[in-house]
Amino acid sequence: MSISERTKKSLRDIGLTGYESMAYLHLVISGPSPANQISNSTGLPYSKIYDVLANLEKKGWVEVESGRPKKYYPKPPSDALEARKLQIESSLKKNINRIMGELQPLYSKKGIEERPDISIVRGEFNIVIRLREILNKSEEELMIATVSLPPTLLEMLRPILKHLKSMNVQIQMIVKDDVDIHVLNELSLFGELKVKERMFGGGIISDRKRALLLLGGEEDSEYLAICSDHIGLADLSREYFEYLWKEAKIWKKSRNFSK
Amino acid sequence: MSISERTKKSLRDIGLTGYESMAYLHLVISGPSPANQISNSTGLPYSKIYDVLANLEKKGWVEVESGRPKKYYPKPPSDALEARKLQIESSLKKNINRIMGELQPLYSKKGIEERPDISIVRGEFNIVIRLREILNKSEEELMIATVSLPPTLLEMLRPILKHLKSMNVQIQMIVKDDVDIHVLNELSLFGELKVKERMFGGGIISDRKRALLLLGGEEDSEYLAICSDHIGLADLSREYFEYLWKEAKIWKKSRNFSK
DNA sequence: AATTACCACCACTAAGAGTTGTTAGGTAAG
DNA sequence: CTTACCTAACAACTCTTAGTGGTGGTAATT
Repeated sequence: MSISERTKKSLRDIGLTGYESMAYLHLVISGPSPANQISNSTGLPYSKIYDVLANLEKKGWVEVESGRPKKYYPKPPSDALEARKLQIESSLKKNINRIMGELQPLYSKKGIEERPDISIVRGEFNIVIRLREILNKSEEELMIATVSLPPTLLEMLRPILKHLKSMNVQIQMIVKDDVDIHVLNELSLFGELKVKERMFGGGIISDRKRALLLLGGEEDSEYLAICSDHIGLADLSREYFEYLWKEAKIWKKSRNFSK
Repeated sequence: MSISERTKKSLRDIGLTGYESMAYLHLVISGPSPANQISNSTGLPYSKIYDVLANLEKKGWVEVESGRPKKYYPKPPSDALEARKLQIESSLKKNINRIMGELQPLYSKKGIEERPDISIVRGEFNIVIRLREILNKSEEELMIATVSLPPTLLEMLRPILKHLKSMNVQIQMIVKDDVDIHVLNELSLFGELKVKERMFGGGIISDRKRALLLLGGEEDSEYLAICSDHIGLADLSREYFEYLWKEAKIWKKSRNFSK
């Protein structure tokens, strides 16, 4: 009865040490046990067991039945995880509030010039960050063109688009015509939606000011994006988008039923 | 223009190293700067600057304007923090799902006997964990008696109690009569509420099976709780609670206005 | 030649892994 | 009842490692 490495890794990521996760896993797999049994079947040095288990107790993963020998009970993973989750989230919240409270005023007071130029953003992670930034700053109009919409990305987009729509931001979207029909259905709720056969890369343009153009992603190269607050690039991209828009076909929910 | 230690600590907690937080703070305070300026005014060794700033860029806290010299721009704290928050939360979610997926079935299949005895729980943290566990498991009736209700505790209780009420769990509460009137008002929404003059410690009893008695908290000693799944203790506590209940006075929202 | 950008290495620290030894409760034989 | 002995419980240390702090030097631009 072995546990996958991924899960062990997850336990460590969530705050247990190697020893602690071994001990806890043994308890879950083999049920409540006294210390010596845990030591035998996991190979943990016997003299460490009590330390380890005491820590697990402090962290809220096991319970101890006193007596001699002591007996150790695992808590349900669900309980332990929820407790840990709350703990992490509350400390995260605390830290964020502190930093925001002290730094945001400094930042905005300075009126730091937004670097009005073009930058290359490498790596999926950073691109998504920039994407969010741009979307969140949209106030009037938003143009989106993309070949594909991976589920994870869609999930991230959903709440933002919903919010933008409620703020009356004008949203235009063009996607490739082989995108899943349910996705199209959903997108059409957020604004005008068109589909097009041939599409390369993707991009978004916001408020005639900001633009992000997605380039790479093909072959084995990493994703690349050009990201800009510069009006020049935004204008250019906008023109290209208008062209695409004319070429693309309107997509209506009704197609769902007619064909 | 110095930043409080707490905030620096928070930056570290949230994932920056000492050097990284110094560099970022300088950028926020003094505005966009080239590398040498950062080195001069923070005292970071010049040869580390580029490492540090490159990491900050990877982590999404600054942006680089290429050229020679390179110029570094801080991202708004709000943006950086939100990105970090999402990152933490998503990895947390991923880990929790993995662990739950693999361990919960093992745990429940074993039908691990809930240790039917009494255990001493020490420390506020662990007590709150147990409290949550018991509350969440309540299905029929819940009795709560307590001297005081710190705001943090109330905040944690609120959603649970709301949920329990919606599940038609019978809730009875007794609190000391000097508790804030707004708190009382709120509590009365969740179930029957009584107040009493003299109260010591506190406790909750759930479904005639589980009980948690809060003992310490006085003087300089740490909080202590007796926690039990044992029916014996639950019965006993229940009897005591019934007695308190008789002694206590019904609290009605109307008192709000009459006096 | 003088900055700017960067690389490679060492030192220190702290947390975890692993070892040894000590104390306390319990048990069996004298 | 005492003594001898065993194991449970735990304390105190060394060792290892990864991450950060810190110092030098080298390649590239200007």
